Amino acid sequence: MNTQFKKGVLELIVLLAVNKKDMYGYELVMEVSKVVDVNDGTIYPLLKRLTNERYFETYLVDSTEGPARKYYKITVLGKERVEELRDNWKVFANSVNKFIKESMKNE
Amino acid sequence: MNTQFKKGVLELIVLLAVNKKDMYGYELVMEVSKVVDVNDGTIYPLLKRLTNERYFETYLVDSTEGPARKYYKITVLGKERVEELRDNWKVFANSVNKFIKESMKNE
DNA sequence: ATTTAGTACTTGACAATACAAGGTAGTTGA
DNA sequence: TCAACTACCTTGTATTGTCAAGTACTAAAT
Repeated sequence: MNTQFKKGVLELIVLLAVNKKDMYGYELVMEVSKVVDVNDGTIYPLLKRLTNERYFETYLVDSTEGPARKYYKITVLGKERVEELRDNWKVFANSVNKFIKESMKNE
Repeated sequence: MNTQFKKGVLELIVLLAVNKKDMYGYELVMEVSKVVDVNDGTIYPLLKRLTNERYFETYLVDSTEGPARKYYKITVLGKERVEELRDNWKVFANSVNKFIKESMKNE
């Protein structure tokens, strides 16, 4: 899988997932992996950054299957960010697709 | 415009443009700018890399409007790379779009 | 003749993101 | 008790793109 395409999109995917429901880190790694190949060492720093930027709040919940789970909950600011990024993505993906179509006309 | 989305896609766009017809650097900057905001200092190093990787060959043509133009021409290897990247992009964009749709179901 | 505008390209310092590899620590079941 | 799984986190590195600055060439305006 192309590493470079992922840049920036991971943030959107993580925001979308947490926007839907509160999730803990490990769970997110599993969820996001369904969409794009991703390393857990990529997700955790990203979660930290998004929390620092006030898009997420966190709380701990004890688990019977290992260490306590740190849950991430989206904030109002986070919801705004989701909207923004989602719109950006749509515009971006559309213009790339358009360019691909154009470039295939005389092929 | 989101900087990060660009990563990796710029390569595809440049390859697509040159695949369609031979182009010189400055011309490419103008062409690519139609799709994504991009600095000329981003394009030239990219062209150099793609040439080093044997996706492009170059030749010079005198110009009446300034210094000689360095034209980029796609190679067989480059054509393969276009196909590959284009397919990768489609798969990637589709799975992201799918995830966006899924995540909006219960919103 | 000199300046200005536009074309064409290069270089180097910098920022952001992702990966690989490693570490810590709790719980369960053989 | 110890392997396997869950859960979390950090560090070093590579890649890619950004930005600022600079070089250099030509044509047209002054």
